[in-house]
Amino acid sequence: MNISTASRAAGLPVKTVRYYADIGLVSAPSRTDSGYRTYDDGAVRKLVFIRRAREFGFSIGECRELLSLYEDQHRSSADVKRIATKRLDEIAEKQRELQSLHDELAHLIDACRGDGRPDCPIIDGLGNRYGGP
Amino acid sequence: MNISTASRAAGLPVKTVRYYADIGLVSAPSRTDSGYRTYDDGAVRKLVFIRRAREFGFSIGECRELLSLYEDQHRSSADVKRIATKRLDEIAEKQRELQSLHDELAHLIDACRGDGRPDCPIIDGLGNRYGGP
DNA sequence: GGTAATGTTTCCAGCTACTGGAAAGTCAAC
DNA sequence: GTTGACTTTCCAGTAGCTGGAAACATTACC
Repeated sequence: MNISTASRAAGLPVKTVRYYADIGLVSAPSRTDSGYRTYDDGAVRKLVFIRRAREFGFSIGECRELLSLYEDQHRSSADVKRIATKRLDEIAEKQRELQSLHDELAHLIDACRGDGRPDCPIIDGLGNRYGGP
Repeated sequence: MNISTASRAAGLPVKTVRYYADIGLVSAPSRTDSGYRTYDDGAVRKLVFIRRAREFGFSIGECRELLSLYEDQHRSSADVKRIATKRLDEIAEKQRELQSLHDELAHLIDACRGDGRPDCPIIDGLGNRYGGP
């Protein structure tokens, strides 16, 4: 199948599919006589795998790792679990950050009348802390 | 004061302080005879303001908007509130995304024994959905 | 007064993960 | 046979910095 068919099947933009081969994340596809890239189901499966991993926020580097485990019939699930758990910790950390961000900003917004007057607790709240959080 | 003193006071790297002037986010500082940048308290206050806004996840473009409101003695608090509320909505949306990500990945990890065997629900769970989330 | 360490300057390159666009070739339909 | 969709390569740009090189300035120390 051609690149647009494969990209539709994988749920990725055409540009991205090409890009993943350019950076060696997936192997370069075979070509027709006229130079068109051709894909088979296996290639599409790998692209789906990458898309899903990316959606989970795994970096390209982590996708590389996961992909080599995906392709390795003798992998240990412990290796996969280690990478996934690390990612889960990052997600949890990000959640905590977002929560405190949310609370602080909501507090600021709450204190702001939001009328035509120049008096604004949001602006004040953004400008009043030196030297880091 | 010199750039490193200002950067310490603002809680930003020296490179970043220069960068913010390069892109016109803050005005170019005055120079000594030998070409060193010099900063006063007002400049530092603006840098702090930007750092804080960036920590809240406001984009450089939004920082530009907020900064012009910060500098405008006749701003209306409604303008500020609008930008901040938009950002709060984005944060809330991101929180929802992270939550479902967290749940799904935690579920996958939970199902994985994490031993030496090749059987791995995480890998399987990453590879099994075609055509988008 | 000399010299070594630190600070500052400019400029250019690179990072992540794509995305957009131009110019040229290819394929399928009518 | 020509239109239109698809594909190719290549180059450049996005956000928001960050790193490094080479040259000049300032400060510290003996």
